[in-house]
Amino acid sequence: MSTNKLTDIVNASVELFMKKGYHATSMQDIADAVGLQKGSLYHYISSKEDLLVMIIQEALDQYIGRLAEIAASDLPPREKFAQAVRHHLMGIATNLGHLTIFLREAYALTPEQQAIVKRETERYNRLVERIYQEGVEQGVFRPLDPPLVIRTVLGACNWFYRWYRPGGRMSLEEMADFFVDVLFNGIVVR
Amino acid sequence: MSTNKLTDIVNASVELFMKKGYHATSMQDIADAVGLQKGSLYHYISSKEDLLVMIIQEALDQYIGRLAEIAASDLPPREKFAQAVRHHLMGIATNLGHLTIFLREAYALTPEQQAIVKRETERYNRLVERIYQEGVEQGVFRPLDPPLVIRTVLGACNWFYRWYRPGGRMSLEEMADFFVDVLFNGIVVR
Amino acid sequence: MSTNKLTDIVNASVELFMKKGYHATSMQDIADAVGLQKGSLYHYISSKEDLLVMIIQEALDQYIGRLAEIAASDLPPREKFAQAVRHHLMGIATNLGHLTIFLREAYALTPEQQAIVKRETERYNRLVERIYQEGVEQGVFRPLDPPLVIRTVLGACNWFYRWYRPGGRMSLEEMADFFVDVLFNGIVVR
Amino acid sequence: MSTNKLTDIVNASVELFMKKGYHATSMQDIADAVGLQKGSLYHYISSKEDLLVMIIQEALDQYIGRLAEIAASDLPPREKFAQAVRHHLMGIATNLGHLTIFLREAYALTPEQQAIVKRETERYNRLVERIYQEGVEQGVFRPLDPPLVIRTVLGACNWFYRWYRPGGRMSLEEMADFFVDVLFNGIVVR
DNA sequence: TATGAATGAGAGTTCATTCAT
DNA sequence: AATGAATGAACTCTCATTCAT
Repeated sequence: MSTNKLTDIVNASVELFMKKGYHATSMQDIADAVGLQKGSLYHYISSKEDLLVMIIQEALDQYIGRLAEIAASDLPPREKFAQAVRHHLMGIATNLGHLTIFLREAYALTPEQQAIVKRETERYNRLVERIYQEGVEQGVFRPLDPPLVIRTVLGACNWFYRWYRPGGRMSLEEMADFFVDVLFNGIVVR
Repeated sequence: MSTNKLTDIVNASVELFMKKGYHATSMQDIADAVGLQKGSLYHYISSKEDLLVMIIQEALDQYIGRLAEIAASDLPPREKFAQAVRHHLMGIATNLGHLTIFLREAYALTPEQQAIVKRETERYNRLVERIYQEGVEQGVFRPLDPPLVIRTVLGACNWFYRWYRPGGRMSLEEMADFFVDVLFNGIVVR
Repeated sequence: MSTNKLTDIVNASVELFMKKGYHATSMQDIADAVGLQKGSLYHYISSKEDLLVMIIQEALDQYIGRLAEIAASDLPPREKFAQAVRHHLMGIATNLGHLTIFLREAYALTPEQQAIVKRETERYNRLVERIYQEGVEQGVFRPLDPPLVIRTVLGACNWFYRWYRPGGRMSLEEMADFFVDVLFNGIVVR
Repeated sequence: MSTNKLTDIVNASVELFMKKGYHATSMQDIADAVGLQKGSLYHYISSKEDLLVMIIQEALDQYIGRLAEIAASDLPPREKFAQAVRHHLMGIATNLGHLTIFLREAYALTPEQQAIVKRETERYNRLVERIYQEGVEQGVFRPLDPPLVIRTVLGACNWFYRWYRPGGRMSLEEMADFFVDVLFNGIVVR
């Protein structure tokens, strides 16, 4: 428990939403987890959806911010792209709660909120796409359909939240390297 | 409307669950869509969850059946794997409703039903994994960690349901070929 | 299964009402037990309550009829009363279903039907009361408040349905004799 | 209306269950009686059955407690037994609602709850039986089959709830004395 | 006689949210 | 800041009954 009640509430919600799902989690569950009456939650948040928005916003902010740094760096595109993939996977792994909720529950948002999420997500994709295109221009990446590349690559990465659990036989770094390897070189022998 | 009311109900549910989500769809919504009183639905199904189970089961049955055929064929592994990927994507695309619900809403099932789904899903993965391993044995696929390969490949494919919508600029076949290409050869120039 | 469908339906209802209770038994339960669709039941009965009425009526008819015979006989009052008690207990025991339902579920009837049942029941009580009063007149029974005597005696007897189950260590006759003995002589040593 | 809402709800339920029966009483009826929305009832109880359990438990607690005192007293057995009967009848009369519900609706409980009720009821019977047996040992009661004696006596007493209504021509004490007299001495002249 | 689809009312229950204290 | 009583709408599901076939 931190000194900040709102943080406690959000954290408890992340845990519960991840474990039980957004719809299956009641305000009572959250109140119980945080040691308040459910009515008291409304001193800190304005609605259950507000909580979902906050969690998703937090996930978005963090990843886009960090990716923007990578994109703005002067690394060669190949390294940039590799770092983007690694960063993406690490982000999922180290914030499994937020990211699970973002990737799984966003469609529970109101259309307005979904639009915001979609816009942010597209901004993210565009950043990655630009890195890819830099690589194409420099002749290091094959000249493929960029949106499709991004969807394939990020799809593979996003699925990570469905099966990654800490404490497996492989380290996170090894898995990230694996993804980069497969997405860069494919699975076919040359 | 078909002559079979149950089919109508399932179809209406697929559409509604896909559009609004399982939790956000009420039995009243389904009844309205199909022109019955909500109580009347229970002549055909035993519960709302039953509906979800049927939809997901249908998705599972179809795909595993078809994949088993591919796996049992005497095609060379490279072709088998390519077909598996194509079949997977086509399956998603041509049954977008069922597959969206399967991939997005399965965690709304009871633990018992989730266990069944998990078992079936793992059977599916195992089939694909075996194809990959055949390829490794024959020297056509790189000897990588098999479970991780499968997760990466199927992750990329599964994500398809999140963005594929019929009527885009590319044909389904082109997209399937694209996936096979990228997953086989990666995005890096050689 | 008899050749008479209505009889089958009533019998199945008796069994189900006794085992599960009137409210907890659905028309579907009855239909299942008798091998019909529930809609088909309405060719034989007009409502669920009708069924209850029939069962209770059957119980009433039988017992009142038989008791009237006893009352009209020229046995001495003491023997008449003893026979009435025996007959009452035997009646409960050999028609446990009907009697259980009568004694337990009659209050589920509509006020109109309840009134009928009440009238019949009072007729029954009056018959027993008259036997008692004959005995008082002849000096064989103590001159106590007749309605209270009847309520005490029949209360003790009615309770029989709550605990009697066939196949116990004592025979029905022994139990009937026991009741007569206790109600005639009390439990105190003289 | 008391200051305790739960008490109000229970009292209203007792009245309604007694008058209309447990199954025929809806949560809406209770809510109306107590001036709440039906959903609001669930702040105080967890289910309709919970209400029934509470009512029945209350009946059980009270009577067993009081009987245990009588049984533990150093009165002579004859007086103990008489008091037990009186106490039983008074208990029914002064808590007609609770006792009616207990005696009439207990079989609407789940099997688990029924088992508890059965256990408690048997404990009660055992207490009365022991009093009777004391009397037999001291030569004041006839040596009859004890379980049957108890069933006869308590059956007669339990039936009381079916016909006793306050304000009759006889006082409660007179009726209790009557029961004791009849059960002790029988109805036959000596 | 029998079906089985359909009704329509109502059941118990849940839940996010509000608000006086 | 916190309570907890209360709301009110919505929810899934049940069921006795009807009726065209």
